[in-house]
Amino acid sequence: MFKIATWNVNSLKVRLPHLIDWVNENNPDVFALQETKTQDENFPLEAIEALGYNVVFTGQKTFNGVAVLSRHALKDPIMALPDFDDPQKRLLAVTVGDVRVIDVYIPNGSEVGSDKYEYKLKWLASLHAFVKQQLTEYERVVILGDYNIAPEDIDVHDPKAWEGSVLVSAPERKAFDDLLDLGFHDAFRAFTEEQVFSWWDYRQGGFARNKGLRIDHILFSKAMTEDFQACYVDDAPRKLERPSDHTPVVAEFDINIDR
DNA sequence: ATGGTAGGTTTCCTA
Repeated sequence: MFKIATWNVNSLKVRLPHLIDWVNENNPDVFALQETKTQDENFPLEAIEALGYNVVFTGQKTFNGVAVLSRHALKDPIMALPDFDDPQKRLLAVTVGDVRVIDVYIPNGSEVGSDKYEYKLKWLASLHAFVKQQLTEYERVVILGDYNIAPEDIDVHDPKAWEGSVLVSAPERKAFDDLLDLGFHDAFRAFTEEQVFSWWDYRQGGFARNKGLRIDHILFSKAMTEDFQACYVDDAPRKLERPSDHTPVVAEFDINIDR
């Protein structure tokens, strides 16, 4: 079994105790993190290695930052989109066994029509080109992380209130669909038609009222279709004291990684 | 109804 998970931790420093507990309980083969908000020199390398994981990371001060933990060897890391000059640390691609893992922290976009929204759409276009290129080198590809896109209305607690706004707007959803059209499945939707969220606003009791969105996703390439077993959201970490606003999403595959 | 909460190192910015 090959278990791969993603979690926007919203500060690795603050969430490290939750992360350690979750890893010990769930034992993922690969764990992709976003919003580490940690400069590389401050990365808690010893704590992660003590859990029995290899890790690659690319971070910056205050914002963004991604990391991939793996029980297996990590090969051929790429720390940024190759054709997009971006000071923001939002992408990490690495190979585990014969699976190419692409950890993404897709820009939030702030507000439809804003500069940040334009940046988000350009970033997504660059991601599309990168993934297309990676598919020429790797058959098994997983793209996982915080997409900041709710793909369909079922992924939104109140679609009418959210209609047209950032995270659900048509251009963002088209960019998501364009990724699928390269030959990917949305693991959660391949597994269930349930309405389940992966993020709840800290404000106004978003989690308690289940006013959330499904914006954290695991996409797998068609070459992995026969291997796919399950996908689920684990909301247990969202119930803890001082939680991240996101909670882990997990996918399981019938794949053996040699080392 | 443009609020609210959280994290960073800030006196606001981002989400």
